[in-house]
Amino acid sequence: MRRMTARPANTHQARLLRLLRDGGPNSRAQLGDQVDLSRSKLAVEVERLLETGLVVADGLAASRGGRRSHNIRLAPGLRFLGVDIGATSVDVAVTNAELEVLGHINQPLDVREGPVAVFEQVLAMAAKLKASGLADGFDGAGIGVPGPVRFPEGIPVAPPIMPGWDGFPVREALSQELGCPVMVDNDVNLMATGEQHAGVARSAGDFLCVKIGTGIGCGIVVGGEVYRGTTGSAGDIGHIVAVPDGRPCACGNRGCLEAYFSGAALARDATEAAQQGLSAELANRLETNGSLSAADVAAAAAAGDATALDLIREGGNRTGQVIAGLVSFFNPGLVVIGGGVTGLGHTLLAAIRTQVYRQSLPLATGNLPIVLGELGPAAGVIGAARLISDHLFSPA
Amino acid sequence: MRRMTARPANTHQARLLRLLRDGGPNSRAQLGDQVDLSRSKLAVEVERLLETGLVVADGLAASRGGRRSHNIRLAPGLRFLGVDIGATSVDVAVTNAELEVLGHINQPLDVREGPVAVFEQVLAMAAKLKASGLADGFDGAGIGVPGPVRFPEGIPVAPPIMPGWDGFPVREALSQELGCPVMVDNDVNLMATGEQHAGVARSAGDFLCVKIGTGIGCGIVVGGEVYRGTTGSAGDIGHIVAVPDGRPCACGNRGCLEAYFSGAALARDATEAAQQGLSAELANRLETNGSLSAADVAAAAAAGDATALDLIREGGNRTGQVIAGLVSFFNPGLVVIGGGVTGLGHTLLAAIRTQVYRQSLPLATGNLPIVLGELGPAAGVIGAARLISDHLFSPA
DNA sequence: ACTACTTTCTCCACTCACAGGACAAAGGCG
DNA sequence: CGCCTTTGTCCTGTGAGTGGAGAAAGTAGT
Repeated sequence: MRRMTARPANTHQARLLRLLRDGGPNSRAQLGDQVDLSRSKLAVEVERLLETGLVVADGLAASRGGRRSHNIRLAPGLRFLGVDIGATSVDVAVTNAELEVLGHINQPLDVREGPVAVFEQVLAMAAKLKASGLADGFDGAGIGVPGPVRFPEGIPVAPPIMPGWDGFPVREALSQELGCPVMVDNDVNLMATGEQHAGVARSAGDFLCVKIGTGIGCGIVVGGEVYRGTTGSAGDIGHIVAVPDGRPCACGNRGCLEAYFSGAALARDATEAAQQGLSAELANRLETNGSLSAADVAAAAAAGDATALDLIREGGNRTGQVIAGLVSFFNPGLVVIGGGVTGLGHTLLAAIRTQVYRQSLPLATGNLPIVLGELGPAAGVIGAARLISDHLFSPA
Repeated sequence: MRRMTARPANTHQARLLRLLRDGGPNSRAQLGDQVDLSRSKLAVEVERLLETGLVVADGLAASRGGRRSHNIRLAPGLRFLGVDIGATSVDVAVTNAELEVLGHINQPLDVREGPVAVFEQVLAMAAKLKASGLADGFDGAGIGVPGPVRFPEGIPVAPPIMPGWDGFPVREALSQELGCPVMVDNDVNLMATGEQHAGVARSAGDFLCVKIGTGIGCGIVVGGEVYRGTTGSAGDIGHIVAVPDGRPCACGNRGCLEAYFSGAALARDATEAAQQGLSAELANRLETNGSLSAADVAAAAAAGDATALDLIREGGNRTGQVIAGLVSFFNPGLVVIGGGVTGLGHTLLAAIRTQVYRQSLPLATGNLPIVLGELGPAAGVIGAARLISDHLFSPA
């Protein structure tokens, strides 16, 4: 199949492509209702899009009381690659032009092995998806990395948990390897983008998306656009001080949020509790697996283990305190909680909600939903596909 | 003089008006260099603006080696009213179309007396400025109030320190009284706008403006635009928890930043210290004035009083800790400190800087200036004038 | 004073985006 | 079978905008 070569020639075409992406197939008339263009102008732009091959007309829709309309849809062969690189695992997925996930692979990974090794693995996973017949090539790829990114160039800058990536030209290198356009962003921003596109944040303009995985980060969306900050490190809330002069943190300061709660901190605290004999449930699991993870704590909590529940509650309280501050500051319309620890579920959510509703201003919390993300591990890859499609569906 | 009646008919005209406002008189050729329009089109739009009376051509500029150019400038009779209502005082100023302050009055005031009493005073001050010959009427007015505002309607919502204002239609009422268009915003946002227009933040895209007066607030600017949040309460950082389970605060929670530092907290702590005999300097001033204010603490600190300096340092440390968190979260390109306590000067600034540079991530602080505002009490009124001029200089 | 060159501004013809109406195509319904 | 509705196409008029020619008004050199 021929790959996507053309780009929309103007903002009208870009607008139409995004409508077709987000709303699925549409007739010219339906498109006309959404774009404030005359039917004649619209027909011209659709015609040009048909000529480029970016969209196709396939078949007639059912009549709605008059002449049947032609279905216009994005080229069915378009394929986007979504890659979400985490600290300890990687997700790779293929989507169609409507950003529906056609195939999704997750594999363990150590991001510290550096970009070369990681990309080898990612390319192998992409090849596997291709081999399974889901795609015969990619029209674009979005990449999420667990650290700050200089966005326009797609280059990680001073990423704490992946020092070997500092300055590595991810965008350029992967574009070469894959032979298609590539965009790179922080993994937390992509999760926010994913939940905005297809998850709980669909109708939200200003919202926060807190991702609690190995570390803690926060995606910030202002007026529907991801806010990345001056140097690309916005949302890096893991090292906000939760307890002045509190526990020492790996970063050198004391009392950072991540020293109290994150996937890593939770595993550590659970191990400690198990070794001190505070929880038979956790001790059992430690014995069996050799180590504990956030998932073990979630399982123990589900089984009613008091220690596990306490750990989750305490972590949720700390996190909630920090989020409460952010809510006062940012006054979002929605807060989404996601990431690896979503498995901790409503115990965690309840603790966070309690703190936020108690500490933030009534005006800011009055109508503020605090909810779990609904896409799980798909959020990142959908966000990645959305990122590259936004890029490709804008005027060249 | 005839008041401004027309509004720009399109974005080009709006753009030209703003260029003339921010850059002063310009020739058609100079304007052409800035707007990416052909000279012919530009001449047409300028001609239309001349017809409306929004701009005038007055005289010829010196030759730069060729034909002398005609100076185009905003109508010299345009006058904006800037009003900055604080908790305990009010600033009213008149500006010309270039937002230069022509006259400025400050008077004490108790905002809790409610909108009717306050507006009576404000209107009297405006009349005084008119009587002094600086204006014979106003083409627009910007109003700053110390609380959250539903921005489009210009109505305060649930303002903690001015409960009598809740739901009062400030914009509509003042528009009636003044007979000109009015825009209303939070005082902190207007300070940020003022420093952005004519102060230290002139070239900043994303920045924070922390105003420490009777309370503490923070103006948030994203991409050159003030961010107000979902319900207009963004930047309300006074009740972020600085010390978990710390001092009780008037809001009912414990450990709020404002319980530790603000004009009011500083005055209270200084009074306490004076009564406990910790500082002869402060005790003296308490004796003389009957009460202490932030200005007294500033004076004592300037005189070398150790207790006063300690109070400032401790407050700066608390504030700095909170700002450090905001810097990690928001990753601004600049932090401006302003408000009534700017008189505490570099002792305060040094404490804040120390905390932020120590606690925030290197990537976020690496090139982050933290500076005092340079406009002082003029920031608010200039911001107010800028607010209404932005409104009037946009297509109707 | 005269010429050559520069800058500023105006005028005019041409292009292009776009709207809006007329009209054709294709269906449903009584 | 006529009438109405919906969809899509064609065509013409309008107004925005460009770009070039040239007029206006100056400086600098000879």
